[in-house]
Amino acid sequence: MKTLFIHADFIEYEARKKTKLAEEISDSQKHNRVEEVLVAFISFETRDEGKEEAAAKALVTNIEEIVGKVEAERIVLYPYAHLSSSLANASSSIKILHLAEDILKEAGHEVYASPFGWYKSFNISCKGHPLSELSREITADDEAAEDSDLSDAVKAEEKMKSQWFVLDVEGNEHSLELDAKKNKVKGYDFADNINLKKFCQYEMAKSRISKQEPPHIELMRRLELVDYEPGSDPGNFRYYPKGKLIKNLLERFVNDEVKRTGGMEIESPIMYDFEHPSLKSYMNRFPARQYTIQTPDKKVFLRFAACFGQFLMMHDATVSYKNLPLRLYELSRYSFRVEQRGELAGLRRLRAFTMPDCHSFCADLPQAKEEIEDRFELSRTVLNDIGYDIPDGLEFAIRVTKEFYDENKDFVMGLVKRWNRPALVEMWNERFFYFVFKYEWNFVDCLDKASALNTDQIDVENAERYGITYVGSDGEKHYPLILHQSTSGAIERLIYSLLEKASMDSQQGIKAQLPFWLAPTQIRLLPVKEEFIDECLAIAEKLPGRVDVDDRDISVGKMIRYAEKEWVPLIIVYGDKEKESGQFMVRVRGAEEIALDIDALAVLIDEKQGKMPFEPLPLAQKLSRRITFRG
RNA sequence: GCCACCGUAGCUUAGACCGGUUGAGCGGCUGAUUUGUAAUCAGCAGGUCGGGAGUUCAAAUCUCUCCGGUGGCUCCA
Repeated sequence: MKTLFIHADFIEYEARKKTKLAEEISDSQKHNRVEEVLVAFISFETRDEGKEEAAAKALVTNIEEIVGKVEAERIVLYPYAHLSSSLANASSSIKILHLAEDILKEAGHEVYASPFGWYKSFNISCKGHPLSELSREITADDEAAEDSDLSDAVKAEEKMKSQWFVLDVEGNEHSLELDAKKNKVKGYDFADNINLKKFCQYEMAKSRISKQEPPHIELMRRLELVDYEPGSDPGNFRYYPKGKLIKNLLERFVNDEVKRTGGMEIESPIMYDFEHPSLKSYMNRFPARQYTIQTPDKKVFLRFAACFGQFLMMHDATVSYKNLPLRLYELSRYSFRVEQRGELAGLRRLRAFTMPDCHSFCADLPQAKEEIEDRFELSRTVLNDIGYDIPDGLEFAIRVTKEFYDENKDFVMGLVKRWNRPALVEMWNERFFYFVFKYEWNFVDCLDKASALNTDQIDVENAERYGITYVGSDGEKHYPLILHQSTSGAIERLIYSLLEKASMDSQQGIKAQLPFWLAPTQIRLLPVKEEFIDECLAIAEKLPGRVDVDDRDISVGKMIRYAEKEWVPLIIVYGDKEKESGQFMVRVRGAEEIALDIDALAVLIDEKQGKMPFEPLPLAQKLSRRITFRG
């Protein structure tokens, strides 16, 4: 069926005249006025015939979800033939209509069904907020036709029940549930934690309403950072010079930090043999959508994480308990996952992404816990230095088996205390995944969608699968616990979240910008006249940072406009006044203009750059020499 | 993968419902102007209307299909 939902202040309708298909109604049903209402205009279609019950249920599911979102008090079901050209017969339609009405009534909603098969006049007052109008196509789920190709693992996962609660800093568990209206999470007072609420809803609620495209997509293209590549496969992007610079800097910073804190960087192949015994067992355990490639001799798959190479390496290594814990690290460029088409979302979810993947091999659980705490602090430093507010800018999630939680509650609480804000906990009765415990820090974007940045997991399964052992003090071989951490999350995802953050700022009237160390141009000099171009170039030589010069024959106003549109953090107009006084009026993005001489300016630049990695300008220093990659 | 929507110049877009020579702004180029804090003026070039097939005397427009994108579902080891 096709539906149109209107969230209205009121709807008023009157049945005027019967059509051939009209249902019998009493006079009192002919006219009605309902206020604070969600009106569902519905066209029942031929494909709903014979599946009336399922269709009614599907309709109810959609209605309840939307009612929950828009907080409507009442519901009107309004049969409306004009949304479809293949209408169901009248008896089917009437049956679905009243079945849905009954189900909604039983669930405690105030529901009205307007008469079927009558010409009706109506008056409606649409509220006009973003979710107040939406259309949906609803299909009756044919439950018998469930996909039988699903592996047992996927089926088991479906059966696995999650228990959700908020664990606060005092150690109280606030059990969460979705209420009847589906999209509302109850059980915790989120008053001071709007983002935690959004995150919980995102994680627990099955569906959501959003019509917009995420803002980072327009930004990544307009700023000439990253773009789609229609000549590749979906989710494989092209990076323009400015985007490549940002990606390089982020990669370098994460690499440096992981290595500085004991991670041994290695490199492993991106493709692997399906027939290798360890890999075969792993692939069966976690049926994934991977790229497959035919080599001249065999069929291989592209890695979806750096685990494979590191585990195969460790299988061959000789390790004593005295060497533990040890950290292997690779920045996998790329990891490949063939996400379904509809799951791809700009830089948030890709088919090829760059993942810092650091595995810690630990002798036992106490050692693993210490490692996790240590790496927790590493991630905090890394993300904080990159430019995130921690903990306020991210949401803490813990996923854990009941057994691990009960036996290690102090440890779990310890992490929540370190974070110093409440965490969302998802607890499973049985272990399904290879890990018994994992945590994530999630970024909540402009459209209330969450995605994980840092994550760390305790893997109790793969040491055995890959035959990774160490020799203990007892002279016997043992399987280590393996921790999987992505210190910062995928590099692409950092770019996504930095752009989304900038976009949120600009919605609140704060000028959008990237952290200074990532700004492709950090300082731009604008010569007032052509004769000052060479002097500007000379000044650029004396300054630290990425300095460029707008040497084009255009007005100063236009130069400023360009620089602002590029989010250049420091803009300086240079002409006679500056030459004489030696003082520059520096336009500082998002702050007051300040007067500085060249030495003070250099100090300011160094301060803003701090200890973060640096690379020179990714484009010609003279703007006249640059090409346009995109509009 | 399923459902819906979208694809016209490098970019933003008008034209599509109702078939009849694709029109503009920005950007680019050329020239004029020599300019002090968010768009100087004029001219020129730029289009397989995402690709292919079909219907038609005639297709950007209608139909089918493929590719690409967005949203929802599903998924996110």
